[in-house]
Amino acid sequence: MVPQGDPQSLYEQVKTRLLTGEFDPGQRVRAESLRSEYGVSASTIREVLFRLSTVGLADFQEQRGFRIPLQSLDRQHDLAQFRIFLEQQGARLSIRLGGVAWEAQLSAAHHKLSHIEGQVAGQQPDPSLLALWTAAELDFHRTLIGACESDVLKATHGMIYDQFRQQLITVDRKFVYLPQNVAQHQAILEAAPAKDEDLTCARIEEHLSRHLVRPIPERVGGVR
Amino acid sequence: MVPQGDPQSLYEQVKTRLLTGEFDPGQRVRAESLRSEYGVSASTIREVLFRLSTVGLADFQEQRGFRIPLQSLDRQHDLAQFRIFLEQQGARLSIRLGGVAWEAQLSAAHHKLSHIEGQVAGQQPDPSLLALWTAAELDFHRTLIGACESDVLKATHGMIYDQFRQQLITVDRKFVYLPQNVAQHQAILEAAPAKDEDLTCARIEEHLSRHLVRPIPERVGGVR
DNA sequence: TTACGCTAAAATCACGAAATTTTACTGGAT
DNA sequence: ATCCAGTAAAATTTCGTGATTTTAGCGTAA
Repeated sequence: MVPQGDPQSLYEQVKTRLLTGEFDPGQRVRAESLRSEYGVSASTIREVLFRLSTVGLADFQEQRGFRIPLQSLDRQHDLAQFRIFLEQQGARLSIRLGGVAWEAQLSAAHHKLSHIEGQVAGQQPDPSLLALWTAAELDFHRTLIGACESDVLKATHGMIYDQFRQQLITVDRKFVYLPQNVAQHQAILEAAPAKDEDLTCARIEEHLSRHLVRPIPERVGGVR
Repeated sequence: MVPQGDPQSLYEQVKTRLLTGEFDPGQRVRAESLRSEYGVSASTIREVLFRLSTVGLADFQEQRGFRIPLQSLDRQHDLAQFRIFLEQQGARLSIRLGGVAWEAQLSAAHHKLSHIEGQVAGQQPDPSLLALWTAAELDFHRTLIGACESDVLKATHGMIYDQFRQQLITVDRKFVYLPQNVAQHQAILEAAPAKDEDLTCARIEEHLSRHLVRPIPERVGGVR
């Protein structure tokens, strides 16, 4: 069925399906179904699911197959908080290390994003347009930390971002688009090239904090 | 040969070998060799190596198998810097959230560690003692971030710690023990329960900064 | 009606082997 | 002596199958 010449593609295809909310949280992802659907062997599909489970997009249990990770507020909170940390640190380093080229890239990424956000504006999201928006949003956040010169940080951010997205999708069936995002992205775009680290970090937290269940704990004994 | 009832064990066994410096950096890890050595099938060993590659302990290339990640100062620097960031953030949160129980655990972990460090002291490290020290050191650093209440942060730290360790081992054939570590661990133990976040973070950076190739970039425009 | 146990269907898991690709080796030519 | 091509060996990757385990369905008894 699917040309087997590109196993990377099979991985990406299944990954996309796990991220699209096709399966409910906790629901079994049957290797056998996918196997016959894609016309590949058991080993192949099993391998793909295994790889996806090690990056946190599927849960694996011995002899009981694969499942979509359970939806939980704790996990959503945890992922959101960690993503805030990563993007704040990545943005700080990018501000320190990034030059004009980075500022230009960020501006360009935001331009594309805001263009799409303009189209999405009022109406209920057309699925293909929503996919475009999703990609543009990811690109903007990736560019934000893009000049940090840490491959490890970027790779970790990629993993967390995917898990975070999966959590949200399983919660409300689609990667939520909210109008206030427009202003928040704009605010970040203004703070970063101005090289105001603290303001940028504050706006990153502001942008993502609606996914937090409780506020991030304050310093003990107040700010000194 | 190996009882197949425990694939987790096979994973751990291979992982240990990748972390022990048995293979040189960049060297191929032949699935076929391991397959015949452990007497398991190709799929099984392939699965294990895939899992190890997604946690960064092996590199995978299509049709070209698995290799030990290349040793490079850039990668070492990157891992060290990210590990500093993770432990600082984890320690900050632990200081804010941890109670007496956490302080007691940290004290206990340090006690065990310093006991072993006392034995290692002068002599060239006996391999089994070095293994004990390695485990105790990991336990201390894990406890340091143990009260942060973020499973994601802890899991990420575990991954980075392993990759970091692998980098060091492949450099000089063993996980280096240095006498100055004793004083640095002591210093961290004193700062953390005193709930001095900044001092704790400074001492974490001090402890790990010898693995940095260059200093972590300062804020642009100086501290405000 | 509900709960329990038995049976049948289905799925997972590991193996062995075929097919494809890469790697190593040898021989010859410049 | 070096470089290149052609061939042989080895390793990777996929597939199909059988054994084991889980899951679902059904009938019976309380």
